[in-house]
Amino acid sequence: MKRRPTITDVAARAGVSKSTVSLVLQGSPQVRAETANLVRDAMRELGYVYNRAAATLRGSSVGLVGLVINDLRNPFFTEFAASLQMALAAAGYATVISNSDENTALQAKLMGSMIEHGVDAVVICPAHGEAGATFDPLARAGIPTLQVLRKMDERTDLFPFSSFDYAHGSAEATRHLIGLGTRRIAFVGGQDERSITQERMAGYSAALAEAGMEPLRLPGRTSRAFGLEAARRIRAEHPDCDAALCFNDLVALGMLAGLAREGVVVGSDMRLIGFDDIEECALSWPQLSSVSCDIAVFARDTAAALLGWLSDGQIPPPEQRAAVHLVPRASSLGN
Amino acid sequence: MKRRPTITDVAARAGVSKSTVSLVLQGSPQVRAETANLVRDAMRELGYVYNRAAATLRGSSVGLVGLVINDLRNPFFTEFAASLQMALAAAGYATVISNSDENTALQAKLMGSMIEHGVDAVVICPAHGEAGATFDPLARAGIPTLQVLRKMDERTDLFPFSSFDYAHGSAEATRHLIGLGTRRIAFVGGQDERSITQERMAGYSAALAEAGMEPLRLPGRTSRAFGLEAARRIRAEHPDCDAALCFNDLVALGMLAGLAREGVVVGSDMRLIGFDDIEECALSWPQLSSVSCDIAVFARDTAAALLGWLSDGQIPPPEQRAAVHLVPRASSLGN
DNA sequence: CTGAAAGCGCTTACAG
DNA sequence: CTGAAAGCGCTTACAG
Repeated sequence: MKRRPTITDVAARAGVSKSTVSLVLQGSPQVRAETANLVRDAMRELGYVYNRAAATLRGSSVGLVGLVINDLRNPFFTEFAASLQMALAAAGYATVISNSDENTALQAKLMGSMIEHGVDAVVICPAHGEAGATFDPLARAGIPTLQVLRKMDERTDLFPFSSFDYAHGSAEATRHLIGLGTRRIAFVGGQDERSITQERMAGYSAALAEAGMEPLRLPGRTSRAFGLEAARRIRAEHPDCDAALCFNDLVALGMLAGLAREGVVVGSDMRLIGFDDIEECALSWPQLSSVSCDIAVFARDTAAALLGWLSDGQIPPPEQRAAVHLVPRASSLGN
Repeated sequence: MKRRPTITDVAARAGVSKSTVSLVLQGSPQVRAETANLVRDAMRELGYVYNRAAATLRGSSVGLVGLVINDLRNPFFTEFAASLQMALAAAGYATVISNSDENTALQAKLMGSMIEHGVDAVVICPAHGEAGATFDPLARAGIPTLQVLRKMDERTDLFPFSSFDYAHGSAEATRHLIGLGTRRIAFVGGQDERSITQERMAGYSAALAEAGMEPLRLPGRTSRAFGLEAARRIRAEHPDCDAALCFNDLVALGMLAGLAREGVVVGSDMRLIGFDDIEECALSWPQLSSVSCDIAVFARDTAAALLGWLSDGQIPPPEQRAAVHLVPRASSLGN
């Protein structure tokens, strides 16, 4: 394989100095259009490829944003990753992605690698648990970092946090179920010690208290498999339960399958609401009511906030909450 | 923010030359253990971070692998991306990901950005359509590149291709349905002009021909939404149809919902089989039979092949097919 | 509007 | 086992 051509080769071919080539590369207006075209022709003829490593070394940015996700297999996060990546690509940034798989040690290692690569910024939905080994190096390196969907480091001045207004959403969903005449509403899925569960339960608890009703809690993983199992347990152990608000859509969709297996008619015998409103909610049978968190819009807003920080030094506010709203469908309304 | 410490700073602090520091960084055995420890202490004290851009410029590799996926929102590809990323991370490579969204122009642009970043290798599941603008620059730059799951560039000596043995899988699935006594088996979803559809249909057509049966074809997108719609159409237009093999699980899961809506009992009135065997197949109701393509194993094999190419120059064979097998469940077997 | 020169932080022969 | 020196391909003041 031949050596890749450099700006020196391009300069020689175009009959200018390499500074001029560099200026053309930057799109500087101080090069005559005619000259610039000469340079661009030379680049094309030589198959020139910009060498970012060299540019980076000299002081410019790498053009890389690191994205660390705790569970890349969850469609909610996948949608976030895909939308964020596309918004950043439109602004000229490539996205380095990694899945911490809810493992803080792995997460710290992955973050170390990203810092070595010189990422310009980081977006992280952190794994639960010890956060220092991941965040301290970011603070030391002064890398703009956004915490999304989960706050694991309290230094929100350094690592601004944004998420959805979950408490509002669960209150709205719970009031909706109460308004339909349900008597015993369960909250299914999620680990009680996690802040996101607490937020999603807060509105539920408040709405029940308003109505003088007792909560019914089935904690568990946030997966389809748990929902399937929860459907069985709830029928066996709580026959009076006539509605469920689920931690997320995966749990609710698992319950939907589990209740079908039990011969329970969802929407009348049991009313069901999920959380996140992933695409599948409108495509299940019956269609699943859900608290809509528009993750694609959230991802674009996150990209915009990050780009503002990178280009204009606009540090985002320490904590932001995006609005959510209930999308009622057949699983709670009935047919 | 203070300037990041460099090997010169580390060298000064440790009282050695910067060559020595560099050798320690490489883990060279020619530095005395004692000296190496001195250097490592200095690094820790200064909070030294390795600068890859500088190392790259001098000739070593960037430690970056590019991954380009045509549809990152499909759980099958998500699983592939997550597994591949984790296998590469274990070998010290970071993964730059991007979603071409089935758009060849975008794909070419993204690939250009990856080449600029100096990726050491590329794994691509290419978008359908014109491939030259994406692959030619890779050939020119001599970047090891693997085509997976779809072959869009015929130069498999340059861009080795690996996928699953789809034809075998669809033949097995079709024979299974015939063995259960079904009379009219549809193949639902997928665009006829795409090679992957042709492969998945090949075994179906062959098995039907063996049995002297007529094919029934409903082409369409490869999404839940199409499956939902196909269920309605198939009942309205082909009341004699008593089985369906679907292009993938998403279509089959959409059909599952659609058939439930139509009041059709899946597993007896209509037997259904998906393709890919994503996790959800075992969690739906009824459970979905599917042709299992173990994408996590495939991803790890892909990572191994790529790492072999990068480290030992082992070019993978031009075309490889991983075995698949039918996982029969209630949607075809009945209860 | 364009050119000559220094320097970014490493790695790598080459001496010693 | 360790040090001095050159050079990777760019960008950026600084002259002209």
